[in-house]
Order: sequence, then C-alpha cells, then structure tokens
Amino acid sequence: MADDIDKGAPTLNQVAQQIRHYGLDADPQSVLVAVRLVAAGVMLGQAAEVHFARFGLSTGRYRLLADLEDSAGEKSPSRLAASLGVSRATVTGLVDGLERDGLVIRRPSAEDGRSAAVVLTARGATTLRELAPEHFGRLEAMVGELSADERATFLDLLGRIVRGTSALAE
Amino acid sequence: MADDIDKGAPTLNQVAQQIRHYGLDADPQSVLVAVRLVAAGVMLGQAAEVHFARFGLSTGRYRLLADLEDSAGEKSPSRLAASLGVSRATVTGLVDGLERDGLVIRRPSAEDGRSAAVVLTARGATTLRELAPEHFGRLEAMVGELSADERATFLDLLGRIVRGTSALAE
DNA sequence: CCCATGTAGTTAGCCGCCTAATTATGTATT
DNA sequence: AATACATAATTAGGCGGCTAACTACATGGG
Repeated sequence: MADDIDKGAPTLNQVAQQIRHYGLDADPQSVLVAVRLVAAGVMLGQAAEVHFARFGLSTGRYRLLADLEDSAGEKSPSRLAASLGVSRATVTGLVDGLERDGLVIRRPSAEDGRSAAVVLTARGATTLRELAPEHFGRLEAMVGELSADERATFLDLLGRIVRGTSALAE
Repeated sequence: MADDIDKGAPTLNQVAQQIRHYGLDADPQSVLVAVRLVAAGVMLGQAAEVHFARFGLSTGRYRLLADLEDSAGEKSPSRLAASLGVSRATVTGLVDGLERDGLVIRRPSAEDGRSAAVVLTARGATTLRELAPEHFGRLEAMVGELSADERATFLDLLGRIVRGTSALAE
C-alpha cells in the first residue's frame, strides 16, 4: 500500500482529457486543485494513521484523548461527538477501544441519569504526553518547506476554499 | 453529522495552547497549517461521499469506475489496486458491490489462469456519464472563490507540502 | 520433471465511520 | 399524575479501508 506518492493525484492533462471525454466545459485547473486537495488530505490522513499506530492509537482515538485532556480529562460522549464532529455511535466505538486499552474509563453521571462521563486515566495522559513531541514535530516538519509568508498565504487560500465548499454543500 | 464547518479545525490560539501545554517549541502557525489541511481533506472527502451517495456510489466506487473507463472499460483487479492506491482486498470488496449493482462484471482471463478482468457494463458507463456534469461542476465550484493566479499559487504550495510530507514518511 | 517461489484473487477479521433503531432517563404539557 | 416529546448512550448492521492467511495458477532452477 502507499506504493506511490501520487496515489490518485492526476495531472492537468489527465483531468483535461476527462473533461473533454464527457464534453464538459469545466476549467481543468480548478478541477485539478480540488482533486489534488482531496488527494493530499487522504495522503496526510494515512500518514497520520501510520504515525499514531506506533503508539497503539489511531487518529480518531488520539483526537478523542486530546479533546478529553483539553476538557480537564473528563467529558460526556455526546459532547465528545459534537466537538470531534463524529456521531455518538462512533464515540461509543472509540471509547470501547480506549477503555479496553486502559486509556480512559467510563463513569455514570451523578446529575443526569441518562448521561455518562469518559475520564482520562493516568495511562491515557502519559500516552498523550509521550506522543506529543513527535506528533507536533511531524506536523511542523510537514510544512517546513514553506516560509512564514507562504504559510499565511496557504492558510488564506485554504480557508476560502473550505468556505466555498461548505457554502456549496447545502 | 457534518454539524459544523469547523469540525476538528482548531484556531491558532488552541494550537498554541496545546504546544505550550506539552512544553514544546513547535511553531503554532506551521502546526495550524498542517492541522487545517488534514481537516479540509477530511471535510472535502465527506462532501464527496454525500455527493456520490446520490448516485448510489461512493468515492472508492466512483474512482474504480472512472479508472476502468480510462482503461477501455476493462482492467484486472491487481492493476486497479495499483492505480487506485488501495489493497487488492479492497478492490475485491468494491467490485463485489459494483457487480451486485450491475455496474461491472467479472470475467476470467483467457491468457492467465490466475487473473481476471473487471469489465464496465453499459449501465456502469451510463452512470458515469450521468454523474460527470455535476461532479466536475462541484469540483470547479469548490475553488471558484480563487482567481487563476491564486489557484496556481495554491497548487504550488500544496505540492511542496505533499512532497515534504512524503519525504518525511520514510 | 518436479519443486520452490512468486503472483492473482479471495476470505476472514479488525478498525473507524455512518444511519437507524432501542433503551433509559429527563422534561414539559395538560 | 400521566402522557408526549426530547435527549443520552448503546446496539445492529453496512461500507470501505487494512493485514494476514489461503487457494489457484505460473514459472524457473536443479
């Protein structure tokens, strides 16, 4: 797997050919930007998965642990689902795995009988702390090719694409 | 789901706070760029999934069909796996679904007894053709906020990030 | 010629994501 | 107080990714 860097990232010519094939009039460069962006996201996502696997985690599990730590080590599944942007069912599955590995525990809520709390264990906090230097180092290195100005430009352009996309998602 | 645009995309302050929390010296802006890029990729990926679902497809199935059409409507599972950048097992699963829906058929190879061919059916080709205008239209609209110059700049910066990342994946 | 090794495809089983349905609890209305 | 509605969490089942193991076939070296 991960055979090729260009996994699924076509060239301008390939895109132009496809557009022509369907007799459309889309702008190849625009389409290329969109396709490359999606491909880059997939690629980085997989790289992150490999990275987290070295610590027995996954991106989803890491995000849950980090969110928990930002919330004083304790949060309800519903609120986790909301802040992570995933369904409650997904949180149930993630917590199942994390609890099995001893990184979090479940505790019923005292105030609300329907609710529960997911609590970060000492081991969970330790795992996060061990992970952090490499994690942030990798993220930083990822964009190390760019100058501060270029990073600012990239953030601006990316933000505008994202806003355009979500406006279009209706 | 897809509750929020900013699903999992933190602010500069949040990133800086996390870095401080672990006593690291990473550059928050760099980290922010990386995190936002991954989040954008996830978001666009999910938007694409919703789009394809309207045609009874998924991103993976669409990519397989499109790849097939680019190859004269016929290709072996192994070669599909290689060009799509997924495992052979994944191709087996995708073809199972597409065959069930009548969009492709499997045919054993005459030359090589181990091999097989996945063949695009008329219905598969029709589905692709019906999908194309909306598909490319959406991709184009996604980056519609940007001028041609800005798109070129974005492609350059994105390419450099991707190259930096894959160099780092070791 | 046979056997070892390699390659093609599938299967089994795990993970993370989803939706829909279920169960339990809280809240509000009458 | 009872009934209706809303919310919290889980469960069941599907999809698409993966790895590892298995089967079937091909091929090259002794």
